[in-house]
Amino acid sequence: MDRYTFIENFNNQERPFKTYLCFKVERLDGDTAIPLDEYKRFVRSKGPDQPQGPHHAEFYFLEQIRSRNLDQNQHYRLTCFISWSPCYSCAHNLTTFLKENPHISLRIFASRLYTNNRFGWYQRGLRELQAAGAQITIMTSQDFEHCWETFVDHRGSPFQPWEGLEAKSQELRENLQAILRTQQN
DNA sequence: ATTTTCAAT
Repeated sequence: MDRYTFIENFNNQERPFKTYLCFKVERLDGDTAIPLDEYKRFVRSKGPDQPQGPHHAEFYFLEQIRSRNLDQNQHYRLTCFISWSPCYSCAHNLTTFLKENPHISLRIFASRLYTNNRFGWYQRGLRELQAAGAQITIMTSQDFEHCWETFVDHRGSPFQPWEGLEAKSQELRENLQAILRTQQN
């Protein structure tokens, strides 16, 4: 991913009409996580005017992972850095995927909380995803930096935090915590 | 909430 795309899409104070999802895969061997760098990649959402669209970014992520046919006799950890947190439908699809693949665990680091629905079901989707074993958190400056170092063609330039990154991250973190600790009914 | 949130003008 080029530097401009990262900054435009992961800035937690912007609200772009698209979503980028960077993911990496590790094989877990006891307490050791072995990176499988050949699986490292990023996907983005596509509109109806684009081939294979329209789908949210998570659709292409699951498509990529499924095509890998990860060995069911091994244990893997998927790590996602996503610019918008999953909508209800995507959260549900990820939940189903985790239930069908007990040898795979998932961590999601979201830059922003996606709350654009009328009924507030996005909250339920995130809770169900967490209940299925996924770890869901808001990206901190360390996470942005890690994503920059890992997925961005930074050409040697260090990650430059934008104004207000920490405050926004903190605010979103509190929002997410309130969502995830709410009792499901 | 009255919001330009994985668009559509």
